[in-house]
Amino acid sequence: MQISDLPKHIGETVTLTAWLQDKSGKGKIQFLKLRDGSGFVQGTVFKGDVSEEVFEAAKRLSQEQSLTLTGEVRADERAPSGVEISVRDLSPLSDAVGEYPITPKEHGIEFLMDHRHLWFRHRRPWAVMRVRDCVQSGIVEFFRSEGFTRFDAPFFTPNAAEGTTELFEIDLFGEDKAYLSQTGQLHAEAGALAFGKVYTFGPTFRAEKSKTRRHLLEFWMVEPEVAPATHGDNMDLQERFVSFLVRRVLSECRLELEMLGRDITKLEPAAEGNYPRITYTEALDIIRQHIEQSDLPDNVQADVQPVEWGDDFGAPHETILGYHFDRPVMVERYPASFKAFYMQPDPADPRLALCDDMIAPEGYGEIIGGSERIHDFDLLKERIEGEGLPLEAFEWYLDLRRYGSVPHAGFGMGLERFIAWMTGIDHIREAIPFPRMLTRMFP
RNA sequence: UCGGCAGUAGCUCAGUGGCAGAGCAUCCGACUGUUAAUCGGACGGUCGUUGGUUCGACCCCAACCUGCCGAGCCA
Repeated sequence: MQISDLPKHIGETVTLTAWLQDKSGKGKIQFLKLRDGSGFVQGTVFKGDVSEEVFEAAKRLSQEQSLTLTGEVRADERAPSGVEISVRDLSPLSDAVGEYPITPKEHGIEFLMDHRHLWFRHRRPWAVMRVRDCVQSGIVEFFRSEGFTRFDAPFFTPNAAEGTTELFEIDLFGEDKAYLSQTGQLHAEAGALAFGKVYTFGPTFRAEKSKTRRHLLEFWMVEPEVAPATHGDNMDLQERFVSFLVRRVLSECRLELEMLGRDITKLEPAAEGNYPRITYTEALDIIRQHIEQSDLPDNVQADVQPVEWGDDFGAPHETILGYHFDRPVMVERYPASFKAFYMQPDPADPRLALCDDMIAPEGYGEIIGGSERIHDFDLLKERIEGEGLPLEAFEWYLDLRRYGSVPHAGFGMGLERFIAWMTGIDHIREAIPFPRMLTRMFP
């Protein structure tokens, strides 16, 4: 029997294996806060209901000690899950624990992350990881239902895909160098031209010395790629994808969101779709308006820099855009000058790229970056050379344009950023089981 | 790399140029409805490191180390 099944067995006598999360004793009654991985429930041990030995055993239980117990499932309004167990019998499975590090009081983030391997047992990380699982399985389900083939990209790559970002270097037996992949996109393009619709889903690595709530050295990214597809098709797909995942989290993770204290009304608009689509130039106007009116939260106001047409947006600018809308906003057609070399130019204005970023509301920032890819052989070759990238390394990529090229497009979504937004946590290090950061490689 | 803040008991923190503190955790005791229970007792310290000022430094000064928050970069 699992704790999550108890509400279906009211009035029955059941046996559980569980851990003691916390206990409060009141002389002749012991309240046992129990957890078994599937959920949480309180067991009550009344002195008059059990033998002397069982009551003494209950009194001696310590936090995180494992035990089996038998008792009657009882509906109780005072219980958060609606049920309690009146314990009739119990016996410890492990020795008494003594001092367990994570006490029911408050702790600092550094301490909790040092004890990450134990922290999962507690409500907040437990709930976040359940949402992560829901999102991950939702990703697979969504793409399956849309006829995509999962097509995983290698982690070791020979070159910098985008040239700009720093890569982790791997020593290949002292002979050659390889790098940890920062994107699966180029390989996904090969898949798209063979299978039509593909996606990669796995960890990716960025050697940026970023120390913010939005960055990890190792994070998970899902990257769909579709051929043929236009920039507009790409944005349609993004909206269907994100709104699907939000709906899934809202319907399957109600309990988890409640445990996290997430304000669900803030997520409901994103479940509906109808995401606004604005151009870079329009976004610039919105940002400047807010800066001028000084109607921003203090922390944003303090960090924000003025922007000119042609500048990339910084994190505070994206935060401003996020707060401006009640659901994700897609900002499209950025100046090509600060975007990746493979992005298709806008035929209406070649200074712009046919790309978009999706910015989540409530300050969660950019969760998606996508674009239509250059399908013309000569233009792509010119761009690769223009970036100063080694042409030989990209011959295979150029082959995709050499043999039956079509317009195609795709995007990448950062899994942990999406989860952070869903769960309302303020740092993505809590959205992955064991975060890898500049200052965190342990446990 | 730059800017801001911090480091004192296992944890969260207070503190003053002159004996090192509280709450929680742990252990012992009391208590029949707790939700971070309450009450009484016990246990618990290299005050980040090194150097300097001083009769005397946890406190003042300098350097360094570590972490947190943010910027840049990005998902």
